[in-house]
Amino acid sequence: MKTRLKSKEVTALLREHGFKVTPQRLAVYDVLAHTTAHPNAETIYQELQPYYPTMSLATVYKALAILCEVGLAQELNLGEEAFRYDANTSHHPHVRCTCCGRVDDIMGNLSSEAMEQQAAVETGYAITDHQYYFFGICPECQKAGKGEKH
Amino acid sequence: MKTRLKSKEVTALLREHGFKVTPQRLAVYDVLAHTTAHPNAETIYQELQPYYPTMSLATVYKALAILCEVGLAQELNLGEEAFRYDANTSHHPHVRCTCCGRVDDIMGNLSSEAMEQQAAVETGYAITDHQYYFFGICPECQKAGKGEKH
DNA sequence: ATACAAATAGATAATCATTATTTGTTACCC
DNA sequence: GGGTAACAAATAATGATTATCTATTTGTAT
Repeated sequence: MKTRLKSKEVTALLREHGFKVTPQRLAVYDVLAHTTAHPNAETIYQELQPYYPTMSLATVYKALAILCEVGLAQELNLGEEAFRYDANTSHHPHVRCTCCGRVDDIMGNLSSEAMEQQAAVETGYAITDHQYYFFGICPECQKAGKGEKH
Repeated sequence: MKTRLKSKEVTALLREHGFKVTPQRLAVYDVLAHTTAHPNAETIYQELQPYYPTMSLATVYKALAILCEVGLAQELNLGEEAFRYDANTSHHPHVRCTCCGRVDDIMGNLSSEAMEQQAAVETGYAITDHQYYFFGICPECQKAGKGEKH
């Protein structure tokens, strides 16, 4: 797992890539590193508002872009209106509840290497990356007997 | 394969779902059914311009939404700025060339049932759907020795 | 064939996530 | 500590998609 790096390590990584270290960037990373809720930019912005009331949404976006560039975060696209972000940069699948919209990780091994290999053989592509997304009803929504919403 | 239904079958499906059959909707389906390029709304619009010069982009969007609703097309989200559409409504993975941006199908069996099952066990979700996307360099771009672009 | 009611197409404006721009401020190498 | 390049904040711009509004077209019953 690559989550929750110490501030020192984050600082070092940013400097390595020629970016300056700012409180805003550390704060955005901190939010990401302490949640598994895969928030989007707006949510991160809301969460930081009480502590950084002058920070603008654009700054959150720029911080996220930089965190992704230096390998401290990844951008998730689950077919929603907005991107989500994840401080766990390993290539794991995600599950999205079609009822409440929450997104969870799948950290177990789904033999993705074999799938990449088969995809390569079938298409002739040199596969460099993949995204596997699952959709379904989360345990809480099943318990609540709720139907499909999102 | 569910591609290239005859116009009669498309007509029937639309009526079954309470939609009226219009030349515009048939034309949009026709474009989708005769390509494997997974075009987006704008591309479909451009393609139809010569034949339907008065059709607006909004009409293309509405036609695509209806085609998806009646099961004649599916919406693809490959992390690009716009959605792509596919008249092959089976749940197959796609490969996107990170060099030229083209998107191809993977129709072979990647044992997705097993993966869905494992995801269900690990997360407790009732899995209802999934999207697997691969990214890589397509054969043509490999041949051309082109680097990563998109 | 004709007419009528409901749905649609086209034109255009609105929306909303994200990105660019501008300008004053801050981090950090010296 | 000072100078400079990078930055944050505010704001405008962008671009895909959706909503609105009205004239037209479709499906159907005469």
